[in-house]
Amino acid sequence: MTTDEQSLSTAGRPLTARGEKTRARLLDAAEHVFAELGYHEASIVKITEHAGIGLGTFYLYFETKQAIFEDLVLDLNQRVRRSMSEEMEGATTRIEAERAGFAGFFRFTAEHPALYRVVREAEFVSPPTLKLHYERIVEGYRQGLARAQSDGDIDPRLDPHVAAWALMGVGELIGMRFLLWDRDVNGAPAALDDEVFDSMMRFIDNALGGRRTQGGDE
Amino acid sequence: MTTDEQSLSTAGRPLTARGEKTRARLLDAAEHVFAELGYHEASIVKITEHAGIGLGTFYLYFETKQAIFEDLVLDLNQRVRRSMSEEMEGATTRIEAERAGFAGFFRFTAEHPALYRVVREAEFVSPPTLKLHYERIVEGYRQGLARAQSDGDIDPRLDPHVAAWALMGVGELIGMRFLLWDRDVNGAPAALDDEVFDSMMRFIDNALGGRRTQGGDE
DNA sequence: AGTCAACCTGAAACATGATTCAGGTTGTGG
DNA sequence: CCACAACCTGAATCATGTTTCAGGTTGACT
Repeated sequence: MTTDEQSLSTAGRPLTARGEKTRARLLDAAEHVFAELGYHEASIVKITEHAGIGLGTFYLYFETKQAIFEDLVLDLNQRVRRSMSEEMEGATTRIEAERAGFAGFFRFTAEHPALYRVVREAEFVSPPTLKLHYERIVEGYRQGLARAQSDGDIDPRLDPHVAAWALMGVGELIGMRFLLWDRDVNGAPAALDDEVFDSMMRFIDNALGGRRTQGGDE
Repeated sequence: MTTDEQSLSTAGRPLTARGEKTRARLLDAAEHVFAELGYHEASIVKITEHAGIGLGTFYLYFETKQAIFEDLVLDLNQRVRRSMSEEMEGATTRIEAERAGFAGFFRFTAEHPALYRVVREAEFVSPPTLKLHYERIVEGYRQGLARAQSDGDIDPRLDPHVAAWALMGVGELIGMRFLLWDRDVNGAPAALDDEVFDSMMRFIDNALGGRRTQGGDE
């Protein structure tokens, strides 16, 4: 359930139950520390302290600070995607699916606001890992859009690949502005305001070009 | 022409012609060094070396490493916006303006790919500066969209503020994926592929909901 | 009730780099 | 051609933090 796509670093060592647990502790601590302080302010000492583990132990499980960061990003990637696909399960039309997918994305972001930050920081800490993250999300999207297109569910003139990236962009900045920034003021978990969500969905609904109006091309 | 909005750091000191020149040299060097290495890999020594100036001199012009970074982001912000509004000048309809604005944005990004990176890194180095950057861009957008709305040029049901952020997101991720990543392979200046651009504009055109089809509300 | 992997530990080695400071240089106005 | 701002300099000071290492601890198995 976890050993699937990972395969990026994770020093290979036997790992008995005890070891497994320690490793998990470290990853969990890293999540909190990186999220709160950012990559460069975070230190191995802080991570091991948070995990309640000796400093030296860290290097039994991860080669470097960067290695644990990369593992963390991949872990988060799986979790967001799960959150999205869970929400999308029942959807029948593409627009329904889209609405559900975004709801899942925002739910995850609202629940783990700081984690969003970790992912974005990957752009500077480990670009290849960030690419992986984005590409895995986009790929699902692209397929969904292509299928919707052959079902006549959305505008056939759109390029699914381009549209998928455009949708990611919308989600990313709307999430950043209306979930994370607004949240900073108080401390509430705060879901995305309904009006904002609806307005965004109208934008997207338009963009994908619903069923009707497939008339001429100018 | 430059002293307008700046006002964020820039230690206040007399500054004769000679000093002015040195300061400009430092900012220019910072641009190159930050762009190439990122904030944390960049060092004051590297910046002063690139500028051909003594290490200590740096601190006569900037309080800290962070201060020069912030000045740089604000400077870039002005330049992108100029690039966008230059391009938008002749446009009559909102869609035309949109197309031109994006063209300007991508032109700037293509010409200064590394600078894009500096701006995005501001999210981690100086969040308030990043907010300023985004908000200055969005504000122009929002006004344009609101005006277009009262002219009946775009879907009246959209919230201009939300739509503006959505558009920013589209530009940001499309630029990142199709300009910066594709570019990395070879080294060409490479403008955004026409097909990609057109496809993105179709998406946006749809999203803003052109003149026709203003029918019912469900 | 001993043995041996596997696991854990934190002080110290090493590296890096921002910032300061005591003292030099430049060039302009008189 | 003197004097004094304004300007410049880079070695030394501090601070921080990753990574290593020599030596303990634990617990499953016999």
